[in-house]
Amino acid sequence: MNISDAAKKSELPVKTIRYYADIGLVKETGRTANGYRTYDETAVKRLIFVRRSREFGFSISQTEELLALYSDEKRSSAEVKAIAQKRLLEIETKQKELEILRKELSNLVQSCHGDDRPNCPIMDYLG
Amino acid sequence: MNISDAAKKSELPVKTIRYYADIGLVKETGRTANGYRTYDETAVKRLIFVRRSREFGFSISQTEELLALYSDEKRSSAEVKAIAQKRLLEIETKQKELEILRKELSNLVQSCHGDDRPNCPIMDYLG
DNA sequence: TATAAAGCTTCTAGTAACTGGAGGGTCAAT
DNA sequence: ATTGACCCTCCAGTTACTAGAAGCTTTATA
Repeated sequence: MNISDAAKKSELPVKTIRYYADIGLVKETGRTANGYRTYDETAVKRLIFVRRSREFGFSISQTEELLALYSDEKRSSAEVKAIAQKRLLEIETKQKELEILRKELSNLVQSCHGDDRPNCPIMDYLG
Repeated sequence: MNISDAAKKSELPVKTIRYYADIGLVKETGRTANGYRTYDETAVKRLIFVRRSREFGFSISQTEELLALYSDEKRSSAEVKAIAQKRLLEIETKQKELEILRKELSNLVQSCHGDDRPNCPIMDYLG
């Protein structure tokens, strides 16, 4: 199938699929005589895998590792788990950061009158 | 004072201060005869303001707006509050996204044995 | 006074992961 | 024959810096 069919099946933009081919993440299966990329079902599966991995926020580099394990029959689930745990930690770290910010900003927003006068605790805090 | 003194006082890297000058966010107060940037206390205050704003995750563009209001005596606190509320919403939206991801990934990680065998629910989910 | 270290300048390029657009070839249908 | 929908490559832009090169000036030391 050509790239737009692969795009439909994988639910990825054509541009993104070309980009993944460029960086070597998921290469096209082949090319037609006129230079059009072709993809088979296996390649589409890899594209779907990449989309899901990216949706979880795994970086391209992490996705590359996962993809390698995906097609490695001799993989250990421990390797997969380690990568996932790393990502989980990233998420939790980010959540903590955001929660600190949210609390502080929420307090400031609540204490700001939000009227026509210039006086404002948000500005006091920043300045 | 020169740029490295401004950097110390504002707790920003020299490179970042130059960058802010380049994009017109916080311009240097002047230049010495040999072309060195100079900063006065007012400029340093603006740099500190920018640092705090960025620490809250306000974008450069939002920071620009806040900075304009900072030196606007006729500002209304409503304008400031609106920008802060927008940022607060961004934070909350991100938090919700992360929480969904965290739950899902956490479940997968917990259900993965993490041993020498290849079988792995994380891979099952992605593939 | 010579010199070396530190500090300043500008300019370019790289980071992450795409996305948009230009310019141009190809293919299917009317 | 032509229109519209594909496909291709290459370049630039996005965010907010950061690193490094090449080359001044200033300051401190021997």
